[in-house]
Parts: sequence; C-alpha cells; structure tokens
Amino acid sequence: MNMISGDDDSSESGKKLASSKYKGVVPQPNGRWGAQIYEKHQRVWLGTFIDQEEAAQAYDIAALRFRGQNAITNLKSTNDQDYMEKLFLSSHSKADIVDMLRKRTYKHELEQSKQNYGMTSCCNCNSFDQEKREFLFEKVVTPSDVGKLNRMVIPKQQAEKHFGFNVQSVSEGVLLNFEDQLGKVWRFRYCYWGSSQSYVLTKGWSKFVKEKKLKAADLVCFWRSLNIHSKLFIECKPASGLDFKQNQSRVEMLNPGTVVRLFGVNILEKPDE
DNA sequence: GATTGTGTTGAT
DNA sequence: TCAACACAATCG
Repeated sequence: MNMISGDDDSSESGKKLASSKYKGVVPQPNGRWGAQIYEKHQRVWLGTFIDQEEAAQAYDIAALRFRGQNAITNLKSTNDQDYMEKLFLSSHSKADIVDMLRKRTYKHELEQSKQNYGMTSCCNCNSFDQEKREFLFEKVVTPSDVGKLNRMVIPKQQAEKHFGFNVQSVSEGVLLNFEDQLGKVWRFRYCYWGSSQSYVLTKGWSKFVKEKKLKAADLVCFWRSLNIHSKLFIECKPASGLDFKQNQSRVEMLNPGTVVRLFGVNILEKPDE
C-alpha cells in the first residue's frame, strides 16, 4: 500500500491540506473535497463533496462531456458508460452537465431520460446539435430488417420521395452516409432489388443493427440537413415494450404530417389547416 | 461562524 | 492544464 496523503485526516492543527489521489479533486479547509475541471485556462467548479470518490465521479462525468470518450478519468471507465449515458451527455450542453453536478441531480436526470427515452415518437427527440434538419420519415423495423437478411427495406414511397435516384444508379446501388446521434457516420449501400421490387439498405446495415442493438419494433428515423442537402441523419429508438404492430400504429398516430426540425426544435406541420 | 467557490500563482 | 493556497463571498 502506498501512503497517499488524501487518505490522511487533513484537519489537524490547520496545517497543510492533504491532497487528493484523484484528478480534478482538491481539498477544502473543512475536510471536504472540491471537484474542478479546466477549460480554456479557466477553472470550472463542479461542487464540493463529502468524500473524494464523489468528487472524483463528478470530475469524471465532466471530463467525458468536456473532453470526450478518450478523457482520462478517475473511476469511470469508458466501457461502463452505456449508450444512453453517452447520448445523455452529448445531448446536453457543458453548462447543463456542470449545473447538474453542482446541484447533484445528474444521476436523477440521467435515469429520468433513460425512462423517457422511447416513450415518445422520434419527432420529440432532444436535439443533439444545432443543425437545422428536415424530418424525412421513420420506420418501425420488422423482424426481417434486424434478422439474418442483412438488409432493411425502405418503404417504396419513402425511398422514391427522399432518396430518389435514377433507376440505373439505384439498381447498381449507391453508397449513402448517415450521421447518428453521436456524430458517428454510417455508410450503407442503397439499392433497388428488382426481384422483390423493393428499395433496401444492404452493406453496412447489419453492423448498424448490431451496434445499436436494434430489435424488431424499434424505430429508425431519417433526417436530412437543411444546410447541406446531401447530408443525412439516422436515429433509432427502442420500442418501449410495444410489439411491432402496436408500435407501428402508435407511430402512424403520432406522425400525421411533416415534421421540420429547427435548432433542435421539431415543428409539426399539419397537412392542411 | 461555517462552508463554498474564486483569485492567483507556480509546476508540469 | 493542473493543484495549492489564501481568502472573499455566500449560506444558514
């Protein structure tokens, strides 16, 4: 065992404060521990905590938000950070995360967002960035979309409306890039299968299914950047306990019109009014 | 009065 | 970028 000063009691006779073994954790005169992170030569205070570990955890969360997945952390490994937490972090500003840490509401808000996730249609997602987007369509994926066929069928009407290439290029197949909530770009082959008269995403699709743990009845949503017409987005949402048919009818009810996303806010345009 | 969080500085 | 230290600001 190494003698780490932070394990000592620091309060005796007002001498030097024992430093912490954790990064971003500083001692306080009253024996508590402060957490802080630096950005652009400025300290960002994350709060004071009774024990070092709590402070270290606060630093870790801030580090992941401020410095990304490769951040050096104290206790939290990137592996035990689940998909939802990554999503949660990336969908909140640094200031929001700091605020939650200082108010000690981070865990609660994370749990809350996990519970809410999938409760509403995709057009109500939190914003992941400030880019203006147009909602294209969403599909409740079928068992075959996530099965061994390694392809997803794009409903014909949607395919022709939104990914409308000329017949020749589609039959040969084209590569389309889609950016997900985390900013990761997925490349899929998009082509038309004459045999089944359907438009499909093929190459790259199974990897997406695997990584997103996509299951039948989950939702996959497609968006297009309003700034750069060729830029496409893909998002997926769990089915929240509904089966394929239930989820499909729920989506139809929730999406009667066209949705436009502006600065992270989705505006539902009713067909006519 | 107790505690938190900032100003500042020097090291890495 | 980071922690140490001093102490002003704020809280209860």
